[in-house]
Order: sequence, then structure tokens, then C-alpha cells
Amino acid sequence: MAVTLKDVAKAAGVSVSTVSRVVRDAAYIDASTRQRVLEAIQALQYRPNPVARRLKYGRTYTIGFIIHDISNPFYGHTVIGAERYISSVKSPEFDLFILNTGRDPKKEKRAAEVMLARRVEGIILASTATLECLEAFKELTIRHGIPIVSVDNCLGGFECGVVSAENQTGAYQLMRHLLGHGHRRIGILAGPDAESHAQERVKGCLQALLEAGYASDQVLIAAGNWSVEDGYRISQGWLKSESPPTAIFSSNNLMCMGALYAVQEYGWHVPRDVAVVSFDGIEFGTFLRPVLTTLHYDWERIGEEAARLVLEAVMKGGYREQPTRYVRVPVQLVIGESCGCRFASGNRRRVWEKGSHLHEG
Amino acid sequence: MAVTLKDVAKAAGVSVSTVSRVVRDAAYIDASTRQRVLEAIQALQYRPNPVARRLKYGRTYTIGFIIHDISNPFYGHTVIGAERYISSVKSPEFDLFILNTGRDPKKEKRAAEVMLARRVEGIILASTATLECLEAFKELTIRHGIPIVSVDNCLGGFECGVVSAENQTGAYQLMRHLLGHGHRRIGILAGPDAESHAQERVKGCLQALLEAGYASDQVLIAAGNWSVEDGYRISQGWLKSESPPTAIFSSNNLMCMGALYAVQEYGWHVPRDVAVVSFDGIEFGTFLRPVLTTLHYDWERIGEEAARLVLEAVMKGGYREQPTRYVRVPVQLVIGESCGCRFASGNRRRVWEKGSHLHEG
DNA sequence: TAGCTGTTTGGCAACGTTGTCAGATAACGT
DNA sequence: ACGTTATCTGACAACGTTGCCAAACAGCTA
Repeated sequence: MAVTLKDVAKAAGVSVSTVSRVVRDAAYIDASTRQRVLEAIQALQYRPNPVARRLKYGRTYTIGFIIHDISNPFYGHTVIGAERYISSVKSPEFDLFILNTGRDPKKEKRAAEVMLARRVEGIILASTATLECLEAFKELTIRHGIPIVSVDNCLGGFECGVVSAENQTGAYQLMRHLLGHGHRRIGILAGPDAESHAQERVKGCLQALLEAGYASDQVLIAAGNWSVEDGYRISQGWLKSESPPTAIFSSNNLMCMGALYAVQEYGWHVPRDVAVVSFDGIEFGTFLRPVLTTLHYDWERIGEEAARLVLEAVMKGGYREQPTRYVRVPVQLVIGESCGCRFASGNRRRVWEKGSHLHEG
Repeated sequence: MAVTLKDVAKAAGVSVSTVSRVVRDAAYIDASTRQRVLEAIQALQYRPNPVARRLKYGRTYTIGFIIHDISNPFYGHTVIGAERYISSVKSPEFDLFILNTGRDPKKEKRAAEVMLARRVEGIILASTATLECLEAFKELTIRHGIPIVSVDNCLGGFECGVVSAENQTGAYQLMRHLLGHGHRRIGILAGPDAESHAQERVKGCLQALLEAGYASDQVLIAAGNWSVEDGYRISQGWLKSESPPTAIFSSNNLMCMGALYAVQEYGWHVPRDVAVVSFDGIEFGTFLRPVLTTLHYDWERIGEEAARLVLEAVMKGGYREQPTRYVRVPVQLVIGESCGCRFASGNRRRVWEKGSHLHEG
């Protein structure tokens, strides 16, 4: 069906080896022969068969991307960044094999096996790995030598790359800004204890609180699983308690939306009755009222860096010669109205214009 | 490096053919032999090499997914749906090869060539194909026999599958609902003229307007390119005109956000001064104030149907025996506050609970 | 002329599968 | 005893590449 080297060889009146050499731009080819072969390739519209190449080289040139939820725009941006980097690498060209685990723990558990079956050469992990899965991924690296780069989560127990935002200093900045408005009682919506970036964000918060001289009974901390539901549930509990917080710090965007919903349902107003800020922006968040005060960072860049790290490791044959590497992506405080700043809404600029986020300093 | 049939054969003391037969579950295998082979497979953790299989069969078992913007949650849902369907099909297993074209016309133009180079067997097209690209894709189908399924856009000039929402009847419903509030002047933010679903949505609008006895000078129609910018620009123009609309119908979510922004910037209030409704919901749109009145439909389902159609065509060897097929996904009117209904906000339910959208009738 | 080096080619065996073909063995009816 | 059939197995040639090896030939030097 498709045009092969053999067809080109016949058309050009040379051997298959010669055509292959021209295609691969190898040395020792007569100029006139090359010309003839190139013409035949052009005429027949020959395209090398990547499958045959892969078999020959015993490699798949495939990077697996395990992702929790592509429909979350932030992860979508990560995919875009990773795809951009990977498609920018020519010879050899790599494929991205995307596996969306959704919220299905079964699928997440099977992810490692799927990756092995597809024989991916490296993995980008943008999924909250449970302890059980962690073991499986550890095995992938240790027994099969498949390098792993984790997005926004520092996996323990084995060598892997990590790309994440400046979690601690970011949370510190955001919390500091919030505290500038003088709050008596702060609620912190944390992520799962087991996840390193959740810890880092809490750490940054506590650092700011400590510096500002807050007492432990002025601070509420509760861990959610990053979901809207948990943000809602926890915030609701706080609001109904006898001393509700005057400000809520959410560790991610989804929980923040849950918090906003809870506040609104309770009949309170943001920021008049309770201030709300969030690590992570919200896609099209400027259309929310009040506009959120958030910590903004470039998710495409995160995807790009993850792809770079994993490809570098693949080229070098795993992490044997490359120790765990961390890449930190800078964050930027984006001040909106939800923190209680006196910012007039007329001051805002259109957020869909790239790079137009307001920032402090 | 990796375990091959040969290794298993040696371990089990049989020939490669025999192992292959066991793996493929072929007939004529002695029970005890099969047992021995299976044990060897288990012991050595043998996994068939998909690359070798593909080469042997001369197929790639790959479906290309050309997507305009994965970071748009709606397209993200489409990917999830397509991925779910494709991964549900076993023997043979197919891969999804995702190509994000972004807003880069160059990349979009090269998409067809990339798909040919990767030798995909079918294509899902969720990208606004320019006329130029259309020619390239036409060639893919006609000359190379690669079936194409278009998402939300009916490509002309060649046989292909189409999956889209009930555009016309949906727009009709939504517009009818809007008209129920008695408007004197309606602005319609349309999509590009060249795209069939843009036309269908306008058609539905006009149908409702005609039925309601609206005169042509009461209706404004302007075509945008689905972007926030265009929605903003066009709406701004309308608002500044001498007789601004009392209601705006947006053909998609992004343009609607632009419209909301323009209205707000102009100092008007939705829905008091101008009502706004939109085809397409907005991810987490219930967190917007006022809550939008929209037309909701299941994007995962769209991706699923697209994958089903394209796989069916691939199995049958192109569209030769299968005429163009349309799949229409039902829509649902979701009534919020932006249309001017008296709906109290307390009535709303939490939208992140699946399937909890309010609907009429 | 013979021997060397350098360039240009084609042949061929892989890579890991699959499926055909033929050979081997056992079980059957005549 | 024979052929016939059914069951089981191994050898082998593909699939489209690549890269090694050797062959062929040119242009050198001695």
C-alpha cells in the first residue's frame, strides 16, 4: 500500500541501502545518485515508516504523560507545553502518549502497567499518585530504567525529576499580602498531607503567619483533596463554627471555588465579610466577581520543563548519570478584589491579553 | 533488553511459533504446552512488543486527534471522551495521537502532513480548518483513504463523519427563551460564516425571531472568530451605537465572556440593562455572577461519538462502504440569571455535582 | 605493474512479530 | 495392514528499516 524504500529503489534504479543512505543523509553518496534518489522520493511521495525504524532501533520514541484531568485547563496548558517541547525535538522525533486517569483510582493503578505495555521511554506524571501507585512507578524507574518527571509533586524513595511552582515562597507572598489587611482568624485549605507541594504551600503560609506573630488558635488548617467539593465542605464547616475565619487561603483553584460557593451560600460577601485568596489562578478568573487575588504561574512552562527534563534523561539512558533534578517555575502575585484591597474594578486590564496580569512590585 | 518471544520460547523449551500461538490464543495448542508457556511468560514478565506487531500488520493502530486548543476545558472533555472510547476497544488496541495546533496557522497547515508521516489510520478534527487546510484533509481522505470525523463542523466536498450538538434546535430554544422576556433589539454574536455549526446556530436564532415577528432592523448579527477578543470588540461596538441591543445571544462561551466584559466595562448591568445568553456553558460558570443562561451539552459524549465513528470507519476500511454520518448530541437549556429570569440564586444547585444542571421542561 | 587508500555501491542479517507450510504424531475407520 | 483425518509443533519468510561487510572501482604512490 504505502511507498517503501524498495519502491523508491526500483524507481531510482539503485539498491535499498543506497536509498536508505540518502534518506538518513549518510556519508559516501555520489552527488548524481543522491539527486536521482531524491527525485524518486519526491515523485513517489515517500515517507519513512516510523514503525519500522522503531523496531529496528528497538525503541519506541514515546513519552508517556499520565494526567489526572485534561479538562482542567491548567493541566491542559501543561500538555500544550510538553507537546510543544517534544515536537520541537527533531531526529529522533518523539511521541507523546497521553493517559487521562480521570478520577478513577483503578485506571490510575493500571497506569504503570499500560506504560510498560506501550514501552514508553519516559514518563511525565501529572497525577496525584497514591502510595500504592508510587510503588509501581518506583519499580518502573528502578527495575526498568524508565525516567519519571513529576509535575508539582515530589515523589519520594527514588530518583526522579520534579517540576513545580515556587510553592513555599509563593504561598508566603500570598499569605503576607493577605495578612496586610489585618485578619484575626485565618482558614487554610491545604492539599493532601502526602503531597509535597501541598506541604510546601502550607509551610509558606505558616512562615508568614509566624512572622506576623499569629497564635496557633488564630489559624485553622484543614486538608482537602484539591476538589471543589472539599473546598466547599471544609469552608462550610468553618463558617458555621462559632468563630468563623475572616480570611480563607486556598491551596488551589478548585477548592477555592468551593470556598466561594460556601461563602455565598452562607449569605456572606467576599471580601467584606471574609477575604478569599488562592494559590493557582482560575482560567478566565477575571470574569468572576469579585476578581480573585491569586498566585499566577505559567503552566505551559511547567509542561515544557517537564518534557525537557524527561527527554534529557531519556537521551542519557535514565537517571544513572543524572541526579534528581528540580525545576522551579516562578510565581507572580496577582491582586484582585477578593483579598479586600481597595482596587477599583476600573483599574483592571483585560486578562485575556497575554502577560497582562497585574502584579505587586 | 526487553523480553521477547524468543526468550520465552527458550525458557519454555518450545519454538517461537508456539509461544506466539499461545499469546494470540490461537487454536491447536496442547493444554500442557500452553500451561508451560504461560508459566514462562509469567516468570519472565513477557509483554508483546506493539511496534513489531504494527510493522508485521503494516498498520499503526493510531488515531490522530487534531485539536485547536486543549486548554479549553470543552476540548479537554472531548479528548477525555475520545480517549475513553478508544481505550475501551481491545484487540486491536488503538493509540490516540494528539496534535494541539494552538492558534498557530502554520501548525494547522502542517497538521495533515504530520498525520501522514505518523501514518495515522483515522483522524478526529476538532480544529477550525481554514479553506487551505480543508484541501489537505480532503486529500487525506480521497487519496490516502484516511477517514476523518469532524467535531462540531461539517466539512464540505468530501465524505466524512460529523459529530455536533443539536445546533439549530438548541439555538432556537435558547433564543425563544430569551425572547420570552420581551426584548426590542437583539444582538447575535455569530461564528465564522464558513463554519457549518456557526450557520446552524444563527439559523435557529432567526427561526425563533421570525416566529416571534421580529423585524430585521431589530436584529444585529456580527460574525466573530469564537474568541473572547471578538466577543468583546463586537459587543463594545453595539453598546456604543445609538441604539444598543437589549439582549445579546452569543454563539459560544468565549465570545460570551468578551461580551460580559464589554457590558461591565460600559457600566451596564446584566441582566438589568442588557440580557446575555450563550450557546455552550462555561466551565465553572455557576461561579460567575450573574449565573449565565446557557445551552449545555455533553462534550465528553461528543468526543466519544467521534472516536466511535472514526474507529468504525477504520475497521471498515474507510468510508467506501459507509456514507457520511452525522451524530447529533442533545442539548439542554440551563436557566441562570443572565437572561433576566426571576430565578432566585438560592434556588441554584451546586453545578459540580454531575448532571445537576437546571433545565426547562 | 602491483599495492594502497578512498569512495561508492549492493547484499544481507538483523529488530520482534505473525501466519503459512510442512512435518510429526496420534487416533480413527476400512 | 493401510490410508485418512485431526491435532500439535517448528522452520521460515515476510513486514520496512538500518548498518555492517564486502565488492567494485577510481585515483594514488612506489
